[in-house]
Amino acid sequence: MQLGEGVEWAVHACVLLAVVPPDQALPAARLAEYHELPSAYLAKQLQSLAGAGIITSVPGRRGGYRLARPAADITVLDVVRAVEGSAPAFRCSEIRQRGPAAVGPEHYPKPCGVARVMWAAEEAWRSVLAATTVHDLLVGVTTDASPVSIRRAVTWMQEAAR
Amino acid sequence: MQLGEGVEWAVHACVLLAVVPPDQALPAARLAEYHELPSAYLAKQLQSLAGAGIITSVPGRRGGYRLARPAADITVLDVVRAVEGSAPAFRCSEIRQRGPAAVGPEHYPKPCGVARVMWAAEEAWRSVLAATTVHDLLVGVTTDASPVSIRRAVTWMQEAAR
DNA sequence: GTCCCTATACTCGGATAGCAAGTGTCCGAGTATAGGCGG
DNA sequence: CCGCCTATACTCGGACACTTGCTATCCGAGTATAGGGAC
Repeated sequence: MQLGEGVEWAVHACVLLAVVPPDQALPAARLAEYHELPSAYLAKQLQSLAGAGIITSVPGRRGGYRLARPAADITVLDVVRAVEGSAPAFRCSEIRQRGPAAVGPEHYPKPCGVARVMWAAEEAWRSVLAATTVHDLLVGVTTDASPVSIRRAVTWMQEAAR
Repeated sequence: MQLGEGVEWAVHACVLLAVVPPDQALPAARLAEYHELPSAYLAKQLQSLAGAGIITSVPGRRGGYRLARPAADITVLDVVRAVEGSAPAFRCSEIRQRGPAAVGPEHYPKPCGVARVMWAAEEAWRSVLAATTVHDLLVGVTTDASPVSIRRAVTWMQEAAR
């Protein structure tokens, strides 16, 4: 099991977008530049986020991306599901209904016990991700990061808005 | 994010092995036959289980596989980690340490906040999987399955042991 | 000085290659068994 | 009748192709802006 690399990028991008003034927009190229990421591929993740309604794209010359709603209303789960898809990680193929011991489908009223455990685990996973918002992450970054790094970030952002 | 198909097979195989008498062994071909699975590929998963010490392989003519320890001591997490690997699903590439706002590595004492959330979610996922054992699954199957299906399974197992 | 028009440059969006990991399969090494042989 | 030896057949184990999905990239469509010109 392995999450795509783009998940990390998308979450960080949302955190960075959370500090952009609401009347501005940050182009994808600037976002990629801030994290030293390949801009062409990051654009793919941003498109997924825009399609999910998490960020909105502003076309035109001074365009770019901005958050579609307050950062406190965007959970990490929202971002992960937008990028990675909302399909469950465990796919039950109902192999218990095959083979020499199989009987008619009407004899399996409850889902497979294996699948129930797997899905419960995924539910717990989602629950933790849904408990943290982009705003929470932003607060954590501002308290953890060194003052020098924050100053550089502010300077860079003023440059980018120019 | 997607789990491999083999996880489902491996768990079901362990449940089936849990009902094999301790002085016998079930060949991989029989296991595959019971679930109508490609035997050659199932063998791969069984080898992973054997390598992790969950099941033991008995070579020779009347050989096969059997559980290495009581079913109550084998958690679903054990099986999943054996087949899927124990690497974390989320890989943090520390992109916060790159870009124009980056400072020296000594200024990042705590792990990245994004990674902390992701790892906490995975920990919750593992916790649920570790709370269920193969024995629990076997009990669930025997109570849920229809009597007809159980009778057929017993008959088939007697045939296989012949 | 103000308004409008046009050309521009910059933005996103989807369509397009490359690659790694998962999926599926095969044949060879090793061993307990079954049968035959000798005592 | 009993023990030993050999040949066998069956088992696992690792090495080998193929396919799907992730990774990475590009160029075209669309739009707000900036500048220039007319009034």
